[in-house]
Amino acid sequence: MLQQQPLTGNGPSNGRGLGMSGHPGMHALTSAHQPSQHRSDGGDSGPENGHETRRDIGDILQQIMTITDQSLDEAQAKKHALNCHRMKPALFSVLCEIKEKTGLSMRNAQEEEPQDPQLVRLDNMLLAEGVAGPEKGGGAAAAVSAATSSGGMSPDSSLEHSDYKSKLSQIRSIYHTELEKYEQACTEFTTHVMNLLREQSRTRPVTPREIERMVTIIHRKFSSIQTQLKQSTCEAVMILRSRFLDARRKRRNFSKQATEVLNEYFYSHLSNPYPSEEAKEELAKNCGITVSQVSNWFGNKRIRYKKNIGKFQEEANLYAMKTALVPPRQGNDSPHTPNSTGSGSFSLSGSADLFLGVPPVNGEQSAYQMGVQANGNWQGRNSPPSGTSPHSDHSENSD
DNA sequence: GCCAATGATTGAGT
DNA sequence: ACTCAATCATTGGC
Repeated sequence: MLQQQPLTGNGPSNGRGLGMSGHPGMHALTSAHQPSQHRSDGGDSGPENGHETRRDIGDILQQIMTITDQSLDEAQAKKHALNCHRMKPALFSVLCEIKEKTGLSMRNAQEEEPQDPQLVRLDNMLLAEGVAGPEKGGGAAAAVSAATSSGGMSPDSSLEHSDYKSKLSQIRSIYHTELEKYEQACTEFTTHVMNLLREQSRTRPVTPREIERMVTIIHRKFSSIQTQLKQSTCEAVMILRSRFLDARRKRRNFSKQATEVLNEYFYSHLSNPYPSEEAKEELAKNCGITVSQVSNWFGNKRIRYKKNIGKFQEEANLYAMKTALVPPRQGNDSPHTPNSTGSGSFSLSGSADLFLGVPPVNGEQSAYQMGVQANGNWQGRNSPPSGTSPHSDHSENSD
């Protein structure tokens, strides 16, 4: 017990440190040892035994309270002494008891909360975009394939692709650098807190489970920062994608072959150029474009044809000649008839819509024009596109 | 650089 | 949901 001497000498009577008497919780304990001098031998005999004990505990608490006021060396020495104090186990058990009574346990601590759905979404997106996960750049490839599918076949856009890829990898590297920083900081902080708690567990009851819980809390705090990082990364990727994939900016003309296929269909169904869903799909397949591109094309074509029939006369003739020379297609390789026949087949031969006569004279309404009525509607087109077809598919312009 | 052609988008109408 | 009509934005020929 000799080693206690320097410690007890620093008791409340030495005039420094926090005024323990000011501490409400400490008052009862500290008030027990008014005399500044106390016995250090820890004698536990006689009627003074109770007073002795209280004084010892009071000393320990006093030291704990004043430890922050001391220099590092001083504090270290004191800490060591505290740990060796004979009353420490008693104080420890008291603290355990108090803790038990005050319910400072983790009974009501909610554990295992489900993973944040937003974070899951962000993770999935980053993974899909190739920002998170393995390097290979699957996201870039996916974006590229999406770009090509929406804008038709554009094999010559490797320049833009590489540009996209480099920008994406830039985002990726920034993301990973920042993520690493956060993870490092998180690990450091967690280790620090765990060490502190382990150290403290020598003087106060700290269960491993509580340490674990503290780690969880720290991780949760850090993960909110991480979520922010992921969110802004996602935003950056979205902006990049939208710029890169903006089909309007990166329009590519369809291939000659595709245009030919579409024109063939258009002019061979001039009286009712509204391909059915099936026909659109087939055309899309044949042309290497999407169904909506087929719809766009037909929409544009109808409008532009109607607006300036004269201009398209030559083209119409050309395709009329062409299709007249080609034997009627049968079977699966030709798109189904639009909403016209309902039989599910159509012929590309001139028998259906095409007029194979002499190109009309200026100002005169030609057989080609017959498809378009004066009111601006396609002749016979009086029903919704996906419904049944007008019956007059081939009645008006063949003679 | 100009300009027509052309694919895509948008808003209204059905 | 589909089409029309107007418009935008880009392409490609000159």
